[in-house]
Amino acid sequence: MDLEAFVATKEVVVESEQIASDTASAWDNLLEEIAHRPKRATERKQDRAKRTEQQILNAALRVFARDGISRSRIADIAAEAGISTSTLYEYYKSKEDLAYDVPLSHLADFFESYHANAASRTSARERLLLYLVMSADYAREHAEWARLLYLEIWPSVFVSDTELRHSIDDFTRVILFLVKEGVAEGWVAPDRNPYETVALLIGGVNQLIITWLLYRKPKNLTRAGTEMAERLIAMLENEVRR
Amino acid sequence: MDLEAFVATKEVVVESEQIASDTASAWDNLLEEIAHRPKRATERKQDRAKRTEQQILNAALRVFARDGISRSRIADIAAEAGISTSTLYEYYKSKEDLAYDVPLSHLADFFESYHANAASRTSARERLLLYLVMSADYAREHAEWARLLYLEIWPSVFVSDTELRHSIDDFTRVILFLVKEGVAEGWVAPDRNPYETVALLIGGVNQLIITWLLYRKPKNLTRAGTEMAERLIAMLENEVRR
DNA sequence: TATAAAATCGACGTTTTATCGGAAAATATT
DNA sequence: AATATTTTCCGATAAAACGTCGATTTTATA
Repeated sequence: MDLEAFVATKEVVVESEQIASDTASAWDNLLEEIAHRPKRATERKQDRAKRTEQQILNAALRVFARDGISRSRIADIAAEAGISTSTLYEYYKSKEDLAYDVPLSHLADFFESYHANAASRTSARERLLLYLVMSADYAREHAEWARLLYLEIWPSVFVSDTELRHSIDDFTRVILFLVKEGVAEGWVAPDRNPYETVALLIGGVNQLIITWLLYRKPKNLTRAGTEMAERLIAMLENEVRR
Repeated sequence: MDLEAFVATKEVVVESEQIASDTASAWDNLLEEIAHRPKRATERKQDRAKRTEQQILNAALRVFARDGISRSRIADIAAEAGISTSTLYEYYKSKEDLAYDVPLSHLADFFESYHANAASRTSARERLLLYLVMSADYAREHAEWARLLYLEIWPSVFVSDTELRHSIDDFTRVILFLVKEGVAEGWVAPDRNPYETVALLIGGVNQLIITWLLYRKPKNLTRAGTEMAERLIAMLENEVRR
């Protein structure tokens, strides 16, 4: 091997390391950004008020999950939170406003939890698998929240430009990112529209979660989520090898 | 070939014809039942009243699609229909009641239209493909209706036991039926949970429709729906050949 | 502990939902 | 055709839920 060839080889290696590093940092940046997004604009000054805010959110989650958003009354939520109706209005200007804020903290919690667990996974394939599995499992663990998000808010939230909408957009962006990396890694067909692939993945898992929320079937959502996630990814891999 | 063998062969043939015929009639029965399900319990006696009912439904569809169900007011719908608020209550006992009735007629129309188109398809594979493609295409053709159904009602309707819920259950049952037939036909993996397969199919297509309703992307929903449906079925077929 | 800011609440006005009794229109009966 | 009966429609109004405001209490801070 002459010098020129050696240098060229070395350059290629360096370049590929550079790319890998870029990708890695892009991934970290994405998760960083997403985990930090959900933050209420108005910060309460007193401890008491912070407690009140939390009580409102907890109460709202319970009442919304029990009665459904449209049937829930502000007065009930306030009573459940142990405050007066007018105090609640000090925190949220309408029921809609409140409904859009309730799922946020759990969503942030999910992202954080995923971020921690994903650290040990290096390939996009592993990361995507974990993401889908954790989505289902998180819904099982927080059924009230999931009921609210998946059955009442998810599709319709997009109509208006809320903080929650951005968070759900983030949820999609993560998958899109991993699908594109999957193409780079060679296990996702490059000639498929990545948005279509994302729709397929999210749709499949969400439909599974929705079915569970409604009928508590399949009995074991964690197992079913894993099965579905593995199946979806295997299907994508099958598309490549031909 | 001796007589006994001949008889045996003949019996087998007869038996298999019998099965095929049973399956065919099961399919027809299913579609028949489904197409005829959506019917209001209370039938109006006067023509004028039937017109009024139609005007209410049309007005409700427009207003709901424009403002969203929760923001829509009964008074607006009544005005749009050219009747008084109290007359509207003569027809529907609440806004919720109305919201659940609005999508029904289109859904029945879809089933009917599918029934007509599916007649020429003999295999479950072709029938399923048509079903998924037509779902997407029907949403494109009736965007207001689709917006109401997919973004506002579909997930949450299951909470209560309504006529609409049964219709949406029917929508699922058709797919489940075809998936099971697909196993019999040999192009769907028999070791997969058919409910999981159904979730995957519905989820993928619905997610595509939802994305289109929200962002009008992909631009051409008919084409994207066809692509998605073909891809999903190809994926199922890929699972078998290994 | 005095003070200003923040948070809470009860009273009350507004909007939306829902009911009711009778008028008007359509249909049935003679 | 005239009248009785049923069906449909609507104005008035009650009931319920939403949302506001000023007075009062609590908290943070100096």
